[in-house]
Amino acid sequence: MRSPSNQSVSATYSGRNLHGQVVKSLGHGVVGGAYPAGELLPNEEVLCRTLDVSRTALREAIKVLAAKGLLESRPRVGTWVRPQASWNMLDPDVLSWRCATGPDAQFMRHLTEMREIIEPAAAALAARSRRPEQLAALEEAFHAMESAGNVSEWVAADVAFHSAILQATNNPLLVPLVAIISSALEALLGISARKAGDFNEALPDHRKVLDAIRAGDAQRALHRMAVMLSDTRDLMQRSAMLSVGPVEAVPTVGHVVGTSG
Amino acid sequence: MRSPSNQSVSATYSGRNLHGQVVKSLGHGVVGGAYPAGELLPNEEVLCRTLDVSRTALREAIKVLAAKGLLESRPRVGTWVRPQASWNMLDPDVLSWRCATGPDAQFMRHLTEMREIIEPAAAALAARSRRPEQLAALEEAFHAMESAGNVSEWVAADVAFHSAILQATNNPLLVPLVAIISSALEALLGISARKAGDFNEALPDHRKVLDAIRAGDAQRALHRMAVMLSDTRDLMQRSAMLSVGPVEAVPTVGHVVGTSG
DNA sequence: CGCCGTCATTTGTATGATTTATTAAATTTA
DNA sequence: TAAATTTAATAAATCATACAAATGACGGCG
Repeated sequence: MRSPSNQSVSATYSGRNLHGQVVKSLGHGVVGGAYPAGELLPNEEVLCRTLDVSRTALREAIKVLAAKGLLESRPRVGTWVRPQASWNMLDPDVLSWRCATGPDAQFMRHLTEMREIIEPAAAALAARSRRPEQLAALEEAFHAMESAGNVSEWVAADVAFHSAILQATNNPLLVPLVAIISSALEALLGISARKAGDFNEALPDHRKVLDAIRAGDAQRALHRMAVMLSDTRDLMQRSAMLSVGPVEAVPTVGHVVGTSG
Repeated sequence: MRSPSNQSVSATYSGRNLHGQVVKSLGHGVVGGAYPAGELLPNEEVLCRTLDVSRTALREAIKVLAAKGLLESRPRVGTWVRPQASWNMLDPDVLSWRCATGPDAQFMRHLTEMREIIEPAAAALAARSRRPEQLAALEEAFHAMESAGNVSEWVAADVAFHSAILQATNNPLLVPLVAIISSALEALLGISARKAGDFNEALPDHRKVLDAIRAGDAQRALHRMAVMLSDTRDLMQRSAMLSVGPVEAVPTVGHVVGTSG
C-alpha cells in the first residue's frame, strides 16, 4: 500500500473546501471580535442563510472552531463564543487569525516575549541534541537566507531556520511553537516593509547561532539567540517607529541551574 | 440578551456527544499508533459501519481531528494520518491522548524540559505583571494545596497554582501551556502513587515562589521556580525508580540579558 | 512512448426527517 | 403562596439519502 504523496506543508486552513472557507470566515469573525465572547451566534438556520451554505458545511466548520476552543454548542441553547482564556492561542490558525486582526503593539510584545522565552532555550537544547541531518537542515536554511532574492523568500528561509532549531531539540512539544515565530516574523514584515539591506544586517546574528549549534556549545547558542532576539526587538522599534511600549527584556538564564546530578 | 451560564471548565472532549466519542476513539487510535503515520484510514463507509455511527457524526469527528493536525482528507484519495511533526502537540486533547498511551520515560522528559523552559520565565513575568486579583487567585490556589485532603484534590490545586502563575503573566500565549503542566502532574501522579507526606514536602517550594511573586521580585521568582522544578525532577527519579535517563538540566538564565534600553 | 480523455472511487455538499437535550413556562401539589 | 413536577418549545444532534466535485488510474490513440 502506498502512502499519500502530496501532503500539504502548512496546517492552516486554506479554504480549499467550502467548510474550510466557513471556518476561516467564522474564525476571523470570532477572533476579531465581531462575535463578542459569551455571546450567542445566530442559530444554524440563520447562519446557513447568511453564509449561503448548507447545514452540513456550517456544522463541520463549527465543530472545527469548537475543537480549537473558540466555540461551544448545546442543544436548546445554541452556539456561543467561549471566553478568550479558553482559546487555543497556540493553534496555528487561531494565531494567524489573531494576527490578521490588527497586529497591535501589545500582541507583538506578547509574541516577542514568547520568543525570548522559547528560542534561547531551544537553541541550547539543539546544540546538545541535534542529529547530523538536523544540523544539515539548519545549514540549508541559513544558506537559503543568504541567497534570498526578495522579502518573502527571506521570511520563508528565516522561518525555516528557526523551525529547524526547534526540530533539532528533538522535543516534539517544542516543534508546534514554530507557529509563534512564524506569526511574529510575518507580522514584523507587515509593520516594517523591509528592504534588502535590512535583512542582510541580520545574517551575522544567525550565523553565530548556527556556529554555536554546530559546535555543540549550548551556553553560547543560548546567548547568541538571546542577542539575536534583542537585535530584532531593536529593529522593530527603530524601523517601524511603532510604539511597543516600555520594553523590558524577559529574564533569561545565564548559567546552568541544574541540581539533578 | 443573556450569555450562557454553564460553560464547561475543561476544553477537552468529554465524549458527551456521539461525535465527541468518535473523536476520542479515533484520536486515541491515531496518537496511540493504531493507525500509523502516513497510512490511509478505512474509507468513510467502512468506518461508519465499524464505529456504528452515521456519516455525519464520523465526518464531524474527522474534521475535528484534522483541525488538530492529526488527519488530512482528499477526495478520491481518502483520509490519512499526518506525520507526527504536524500534530498539534500542545492541544489539550492531543496531549491527553498522548499521555494516555504509555507515559514513557522519554515523553516525561519532554514534558519536564518544557516546564523548565516555560515556568521559571513565567514566574518572573508574573512577579512583574500580576494584578491584585491574579495574586489573590494564586494565594487561593496555594491555600487549597495546604488544605488538600486527598491526592486528587492536591493535584487539582497544584494545577490551579501553576495555571494562576501563567495567567498572572498577562500574556495570553502562555495560558494554554497549562495543558503541559497539567499533563505532567497527572502523569507524575500516575507513575508515583503519592502519599500525604509526599506532597507536604513540596509545599515550601511553592510558598517561596508565591512569596517572590507577591514581592514582585522577578529574579527570585524565576530562581525559586527553577528550584521547585528541580526538586520535582528529583522526586520523579527517587519515588518511582523510573529510569528517566541521563538527566541534564535545561540551561536557564541567571541574569537579565536585556539590551533594549 | 507519451499524451489525453474517460471512468471509478472517495470525499464534499445539500436536504429532509427524526431524536435528544435543555430551558422555561405551566401546572400541580404541599 | 412556595415548591416541586410536568409539559412544551426550541435548538442542536443524529440519521439517511441523494447528488456533486475532485482526482488518481486506466486505456485508447497519436
